[in-house]
Amino acid sequence: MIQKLIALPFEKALQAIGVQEHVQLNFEIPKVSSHGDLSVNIAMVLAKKLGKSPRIIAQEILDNLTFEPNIISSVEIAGAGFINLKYGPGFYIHALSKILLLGETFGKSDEGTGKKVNVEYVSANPTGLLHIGHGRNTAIGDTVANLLTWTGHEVVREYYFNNAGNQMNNLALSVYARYRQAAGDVDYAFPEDGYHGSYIRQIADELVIQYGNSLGENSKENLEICKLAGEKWCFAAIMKTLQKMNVHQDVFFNEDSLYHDGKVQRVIDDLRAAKLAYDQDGAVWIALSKLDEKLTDRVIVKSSGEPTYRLPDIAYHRDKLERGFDQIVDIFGADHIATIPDVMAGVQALGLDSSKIKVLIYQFVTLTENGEQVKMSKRTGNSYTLDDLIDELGADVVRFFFIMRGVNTHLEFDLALAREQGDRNPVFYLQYAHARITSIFTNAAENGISNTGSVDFSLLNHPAEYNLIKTLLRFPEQIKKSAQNLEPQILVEYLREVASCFHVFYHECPIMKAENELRSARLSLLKITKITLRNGLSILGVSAPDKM
RNA sequence: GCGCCCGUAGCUCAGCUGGAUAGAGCAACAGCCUUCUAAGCUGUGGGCCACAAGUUCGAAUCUUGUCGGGCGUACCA
Repeated sequence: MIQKLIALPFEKALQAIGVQEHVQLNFEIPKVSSHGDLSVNIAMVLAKKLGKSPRIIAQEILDNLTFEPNIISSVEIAGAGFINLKYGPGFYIHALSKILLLGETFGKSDEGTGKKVNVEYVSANPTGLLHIGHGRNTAIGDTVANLLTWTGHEVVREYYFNNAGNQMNNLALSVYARYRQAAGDVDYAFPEDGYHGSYIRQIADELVIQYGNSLGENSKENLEICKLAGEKWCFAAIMKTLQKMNVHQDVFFNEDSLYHDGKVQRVIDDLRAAKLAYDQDGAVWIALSKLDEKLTDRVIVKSSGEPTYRLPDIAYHRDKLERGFDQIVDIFGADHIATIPDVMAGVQALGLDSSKIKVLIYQFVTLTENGEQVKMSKRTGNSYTLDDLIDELGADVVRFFFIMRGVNTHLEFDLALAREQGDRNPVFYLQYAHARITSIFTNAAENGISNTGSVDFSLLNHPAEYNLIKTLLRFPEQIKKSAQNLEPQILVEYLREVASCFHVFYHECPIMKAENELRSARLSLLKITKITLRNGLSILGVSAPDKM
């Protein structure tokens, strides 16, 4: 809209003053409303190129700039050479009418139409329950997937299921030890770095019920039984937690399939063929230093014959790329930072375009309560699980808290604050706005008032109304920004602003008591606000309650 | 040692693809319900944007260095 109505006249004016090449027009919304509704810094950008002062250039542009007065009511030069515009009533009428037509689709864009994107998140090993860190991963991943969907991408939500490798053996040994103990061998030694959580005992108890004492030896077969039982139990528990969090993924990709399908072997073969893998000390190495001098060679198959994590990771990313995605997004915790360049280089070495892979790193979560840190020890098994958190706080609060800070900053999750059902809790601020609006519509319906007829938006000229309208108009652009930066928090901050503008409007402008025409216009504005909040909250995966 | 992230109000954090007077929530204090949900609104106080140089018309934002905190740095994942 800005494009059609405002950018075009600018481009014409630039041509008129002899600027031939294309220059990027940056429209921004000034922080201070006295600087207008829209500000352009083009004169400053051109100052050096044209060898004139910004204010003179601005004046020249202005002399060649014509707008329909109904759309732009005033144009001014200010400060060092900013060109400030003010919207006219026609602009608002045009924009608001359009949003009403869009309704449930307001905010959607076609940026990503035709692009297939894979978003991989959660991807917790099936060796235990989801903890707080997984919670942040999950909330970020699901919201990013929603954002990409809203910007037109075709999104596949994927869970990489690490059911191979060392940690699974560890799980098997842990379950087996608890099984022996439960089956009567009370002093059976528990592996030193085994999984200490109480859930392991549950799995073992179920094995006792099923097999009695018959799993005697820690033979390969018996450990396999323990492993499968553990995997199955953990997967079921994880799925239950994800459901509670309203997360539903499309693809569960099993790591072990990479071995069964020969995809891991194919990576080794291809790397060898390209002279990028070699044998040394009984292990197979990948020659990363040949790909990038900043990297060092790494082992991909240990001398024991077991692959290291890098190898299946490379095979997995190759598989994703070969499935034809235009973009691949991985959501990883900060502890994975070091491995990313290796995997990227490996993918590149296989002749694939690793720039399609975007890795979103989130920093760690600290759980606090009244300023004191709550310990989350995995070893002792006394960790605060994600499940506990959802049961205590509800999915809305949990999801919101995990995305309300920038992905790249350490997140302090304040349990005491999250527990509050009152005005200190930031989730309710947004939801309350939605509930208040619904309540007004209920009230209107009870009084037989509907606003189905034609609406005269030009009646809305209270400052609180202007602020709300201007904020609402930014919704699609904010979703795009949030999606492009893979940063849910941008949308969170924006919605908070919408809610804030609404609450002020609600306070300043009576709706039901206004005269018919004005009431009708205000009800329509409320409708748009409600649509925006509801659409925005749905992207965050947070409910928009009608009553609170 | 090396790599990545962070350092902004008392606390938790926005702003960081350079722009005009650095913002919000909470906490503190003072107001607003005979009126559509007070889970709301209004006002006050609170800052060497960690520190130091550099880049330019202009720096919280970009570059370099220093200090402080976090996470990594395996034939663990």
